[in-house]
Amino acid sequence: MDEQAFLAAYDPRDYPAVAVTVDVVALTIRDGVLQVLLVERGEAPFAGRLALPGGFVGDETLDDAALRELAEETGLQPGTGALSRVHLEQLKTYGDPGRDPRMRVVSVAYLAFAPSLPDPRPGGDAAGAVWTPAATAADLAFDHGRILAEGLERARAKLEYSPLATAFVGPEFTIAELRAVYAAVWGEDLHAGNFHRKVLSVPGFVESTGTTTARGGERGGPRAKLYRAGDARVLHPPLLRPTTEDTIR
Amino acid sequence: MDEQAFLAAYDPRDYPAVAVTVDVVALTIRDGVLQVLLVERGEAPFAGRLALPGGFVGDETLDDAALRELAEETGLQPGTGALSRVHLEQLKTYGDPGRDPRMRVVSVAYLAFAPSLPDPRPGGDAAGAVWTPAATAADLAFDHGRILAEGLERARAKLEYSPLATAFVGPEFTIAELRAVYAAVWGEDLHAGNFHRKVLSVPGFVESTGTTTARGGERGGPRAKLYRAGDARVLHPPLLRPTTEDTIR
DNA sequence: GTAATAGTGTCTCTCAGACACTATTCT
DNA sequence: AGAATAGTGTCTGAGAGACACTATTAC
Repeated sequence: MDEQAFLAAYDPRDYPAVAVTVDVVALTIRDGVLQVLLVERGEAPFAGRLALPGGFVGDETLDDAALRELAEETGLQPGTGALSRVHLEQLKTYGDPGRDPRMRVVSVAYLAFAPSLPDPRPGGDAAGAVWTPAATAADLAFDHGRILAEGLERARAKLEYSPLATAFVGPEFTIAELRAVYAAVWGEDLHAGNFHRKVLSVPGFVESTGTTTARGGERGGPRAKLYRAGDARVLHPPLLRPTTEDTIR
Repeated sequence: MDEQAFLAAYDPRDYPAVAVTVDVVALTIRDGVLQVLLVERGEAPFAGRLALPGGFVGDETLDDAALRELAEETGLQPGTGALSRVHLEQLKTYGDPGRDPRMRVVSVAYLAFAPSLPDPRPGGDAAGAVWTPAATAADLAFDHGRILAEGLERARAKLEYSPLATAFVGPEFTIAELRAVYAAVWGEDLHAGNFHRKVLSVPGFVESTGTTTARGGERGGPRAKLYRAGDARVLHPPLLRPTTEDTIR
């Protein structure tokens, strides 16, 4: 049987119905706090509960589907403006039978790192979407609580060996802003002086713009130099988290 | 509409047909070489070409489906004997439209680390399966070449910060055997003395059995002490690869 | 002036890597 | 005996973290 004959005889209906969705763990930092985008479900199941934004995959790549969902729920134009700087990567796929009571749903979860985005417009499609502090998000629909937890852990780990912290800030940023990203994601303050020296010592992490902020900090201090993201894809050597000895085993 | 009414009105047929499969990048070390399990496809599309073992997901978790496929293709009993020591983890999900010419297929790829397994029996179900050096595997069906490449890179990275090298060796092993794993996966020889000291200095990586091998090496040398895997889930500090400065950017 | 912050200097401790060396075992 | 390997000792350089210090700016 050649390939054409095979295709003609092939009936997709022979296979059990499975739905494929994408869910997005979209993270940003607002007011110095790590926040995640959640939507309030209007329909059963889990009507009224908070959930990760997501939906069915259409005739598109999985990456495109995730980006589309993110655009829909934030009410922003995909690929332009604030959304063009979003870092999007696949997290993990969740497909336990029974995770959705309606039918077998296999969900490809994505992790998104975004600079501070505007609040979803109350009037738009994204009416039900809200940014919520990640630490206090609880009682999510489906298995989204677990997905969020694994997304957060991935985010924390990624900051160590990748330059993705820059995805949380604007195109130009100060070292202090970058440090605030690490502090928010890791939930720990970092020593300002050592952090400063370390960031500048990693090749390709940041590059100087030659300019400084227009004014100093709100409560004093000199003007800070501005940097933009460098061309490194991995940090070498990495910025390791303060050791959490007990989480090793 | 409450949840029960919703379920009753719900028709899976309303959604476009998508098939979900698992594909497994099963790695082992045989004769000091990193090898991957491949199957020869008997049917179109890509008849006669080599592919990763895999198949449709049934009424089971994704992890169970991957383990089942691995068991089927190796001809071994799942969960017993050699297969019980296999490390299995999700790699990434591939779902580009057109990656399978028959229909939309979303494939959840898994990565498996196995100690040296017996050759698949020529007479069994796994007739078409062969262990092939990973470096020379080429011209795979579908997008399996890309999946294999990403699996290999994940495996190389995992050895740095996880104790999974022990999944490639037997329950008791010498430091030299462990070093051979690293050398095979990274494709680089490692300094015996430094490797030895480093492995023993990482808490929880290996623990001594108090015994030694029955005899020395094939070409001389003292008897080596035997170790088993420790209880660490991450290596801290990690065993870093010899720096590959050019792959950073 | 006072407080806060940006950025740099310095010291110590740890660890990776290079190299050397001894002890043990096989052929 | 000769060769190969297991395991340890030692030195050096790089880097992380603690601490101190200066310079600059807001209020």
